[in-house]
Amino acid sequence: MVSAMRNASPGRTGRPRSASADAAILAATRDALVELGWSKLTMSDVSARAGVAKTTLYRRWAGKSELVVDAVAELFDSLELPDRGSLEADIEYVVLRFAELLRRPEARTALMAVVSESTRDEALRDRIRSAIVDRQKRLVVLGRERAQARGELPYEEDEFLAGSTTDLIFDVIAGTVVHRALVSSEPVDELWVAAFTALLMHGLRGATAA
Amino acid sequence: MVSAMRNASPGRTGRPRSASADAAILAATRDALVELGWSKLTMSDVSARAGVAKTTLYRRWAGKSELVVDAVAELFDSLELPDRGSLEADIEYVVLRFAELLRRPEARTALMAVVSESTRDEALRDRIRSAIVDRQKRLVVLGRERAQARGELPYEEDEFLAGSTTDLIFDVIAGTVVHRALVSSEPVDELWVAAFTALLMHGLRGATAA
Amino acid sequence: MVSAMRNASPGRTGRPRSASADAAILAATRDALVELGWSKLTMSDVSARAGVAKTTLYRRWAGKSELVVDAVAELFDSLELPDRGSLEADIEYVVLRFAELLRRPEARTALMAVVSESTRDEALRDRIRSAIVDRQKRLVVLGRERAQARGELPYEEDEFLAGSTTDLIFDVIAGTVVHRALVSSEPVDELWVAAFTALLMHGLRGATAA
Amino acid sequence: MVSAMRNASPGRTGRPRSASADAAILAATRDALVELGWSKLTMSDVSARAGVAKTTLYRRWAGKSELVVDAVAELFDSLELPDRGSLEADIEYVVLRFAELLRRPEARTALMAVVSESTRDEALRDRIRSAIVDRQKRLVVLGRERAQARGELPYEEDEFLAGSTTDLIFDVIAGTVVHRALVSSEPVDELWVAAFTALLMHGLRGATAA
DNA sequence: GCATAAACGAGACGGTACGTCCAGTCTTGTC
DNA sequence: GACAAGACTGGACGTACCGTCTCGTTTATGC
Repeated sequence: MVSAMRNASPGRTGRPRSASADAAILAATRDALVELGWSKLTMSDVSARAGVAKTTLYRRWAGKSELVVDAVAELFDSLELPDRGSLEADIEYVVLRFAELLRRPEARTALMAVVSESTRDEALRDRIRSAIVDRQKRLVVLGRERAQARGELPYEEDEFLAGSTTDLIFDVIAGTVVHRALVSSEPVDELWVAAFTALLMHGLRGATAA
Repeated sequence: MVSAMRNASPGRTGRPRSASADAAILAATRDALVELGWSKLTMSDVSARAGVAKTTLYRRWAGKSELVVDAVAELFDSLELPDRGSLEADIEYVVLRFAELLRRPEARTALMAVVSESTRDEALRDRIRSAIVDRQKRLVVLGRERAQARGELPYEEDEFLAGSTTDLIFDVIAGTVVHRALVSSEPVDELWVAAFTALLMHGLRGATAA
Repeated sequence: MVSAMRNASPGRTGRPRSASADAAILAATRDALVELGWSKLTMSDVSARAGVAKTTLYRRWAGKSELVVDAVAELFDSLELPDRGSLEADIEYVVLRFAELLRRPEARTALMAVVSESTRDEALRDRIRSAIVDRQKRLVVLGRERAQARGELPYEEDEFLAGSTTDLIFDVIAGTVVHRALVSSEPVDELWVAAFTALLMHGLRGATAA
Repeated sequence: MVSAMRNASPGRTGRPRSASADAAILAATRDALVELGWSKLTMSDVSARAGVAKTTLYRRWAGKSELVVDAVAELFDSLELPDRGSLEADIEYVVLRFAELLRRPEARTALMAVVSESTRDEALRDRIRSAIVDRQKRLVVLGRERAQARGELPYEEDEFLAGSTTDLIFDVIAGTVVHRALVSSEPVDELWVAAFTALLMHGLRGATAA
């Protein structure tokens, strides 16, 4: 649970927070995002859908942005990286799954909106990083380890360099796919994925060889 | 001027639209974006800053999103690609200039916000594509032509393939830099740019060799 | 019109305030008072009944209290004092009419409520005085002049003394009737009015004789 | 104690109600009335001031109005009527004491507010009558008995008539003073009290003579 | 040069959502 | 079973913008 620590022992007295409310609110938020999009989503509407009072929302989240980050973070957690046999296949698989996720209206509209809001809000930026960015880097790390085990990529001794490379690859993959899908508004189909993966594979092999 | 045709001869009689108002409004919009960010920018505020009535805004733009697209599109037009002697140097240069642009608060906040809005608005998506995306692809085309002239890259006979590659490179560069800067919230410094450019160069050489 | 000066020439530009809205709002306020009473009357409800936006209410009145004072002030203006032939008959008549007015739920609930609010609000106190108290003193002044013309009461030379007496009689009549009707919650019937008038007549004759 | 019977033997098991809580709550209510006035007084605030949970308040009073009636009733009980030697002096004394009481903010704001609320609430009307009105009539009865003993007023054989007269005098005195102080917002000073008492004395003498 | 007609500023309009506050109830664990 | 604590539903608050509208005023052109 993304926001687990928010519920942890706020003291000991008083009525405890409803455990079921959190899940209902996040689900309602995703539903509302699908139907209304970010800009027409309202806290009132979410509270009504979740069968919860508006005060309950504000008691748990500071505002629309924070709520939506948590709501969509769960979506991104659904991404998996099964072993497809080769690094190339692994990359193609995860890019397609990610593109699929970005076709979901709640993900499309929410992701860019919260990033936009975060440009003026340090706390929100941290929340995005911890709830979304850092959590999904696991896919890059996992893919890399598998490729190293297969002998497709060399082991990197320098820990800092390894981290930098992980970050770079993550930004290249996630950024390129998001830009293709949301900014350029072009389809992320198998043809394009193959071309992108080829470019990336050459880049990786060339860079690690050097 | 992005919206030039909107002013063209609407008939013959009546008071013509103020030519100076457009520029004043777009400048006021950028100022307001810097100070307030996207979500707190209001049409009333822009009209007040521009010394113009609210009706005048709505007579020329359908809403906040359309106005902001035009306002920031001008920013992106300022990107240039002087010849730095090699493809590698050209890429490093443009990436650094682009990152610089993304450090400007009006660009940061506006770009992601209008992309988010565009997920539910076909017309806005088209406007972004024509006012921003397509206009900046010129940089990729120019860089490629120079590299081909230098012999760094082969000529591509197939026109469709050439277009696809241009699009791909554009998404990789723009997407990766935006993701690094705005989503991951990490600095786009010379070290990172060198690593990214190296990856991209290897990718390009490998892909075009195949 | 109680609030006439509020509408007077606020400048010259801009859309003028709707003239009909004022009347509709005051009527809606009285309706809501009848149905809901003071404490359950809400600005939202009034705006809905009047077919007017909430902002329009707040543009014209500072709050519930101010609105209600204006709304009920019109009720009190309906009190008249026809010549019943003698001071005694005039007093009995106006007391019965006043009691009748206080049986109307909008008057009962509103009068005491705004007086209560006014205990912490100098501006509201002034508004009550100018919109209700001072306007109804006319009845006392008129009754007194008629009684003097009939020879039932002597002319008072001293202007200050005349004013003081007017105020005193007004407070005695209005206060006693209000207290009987709203605090003691006893009926103001003909029997009681006769007894009260007798007391007051003796008081007046005795006091003016001295 | 106004609400004494509410605490009597609620059964036999369980923790008994705190005896000190009642007094603390009523005192806290009066404090809050002084600081905040009726409309801004909240049950939460009272409970916090009294160091008591909100549930404890609701266990003992049905709502704000009931609580406030009990809280201010105690104030009115403080009125006394020492023998000043003559009916006139007794009246002047009690009127001045009453006016003094009405200068206290908790009395001013609460009295009118609960009366206003009572216009739509039969039970509250009864509570006001029994807790405030009927208890203070004792002053009129006592003053009358003393005046009769002194020979200033005749004995009234008819018991019903005596009651009516008590009620009338009570409404005249209380109503006039309240109206002067709270509605007309004019000072109840010695000059005014003398004029009012003179009027009342003439009224009483004339009426009882007839 | 005078009428026509559109664009202009000002600001009121009906709506809608905001985030806060309070009412009154309910659910804990403690006394 | 009363108590302190505090989360709960529900709903009004007063504010802020939205995008539209209605004014009176200004500024081009075309007769």
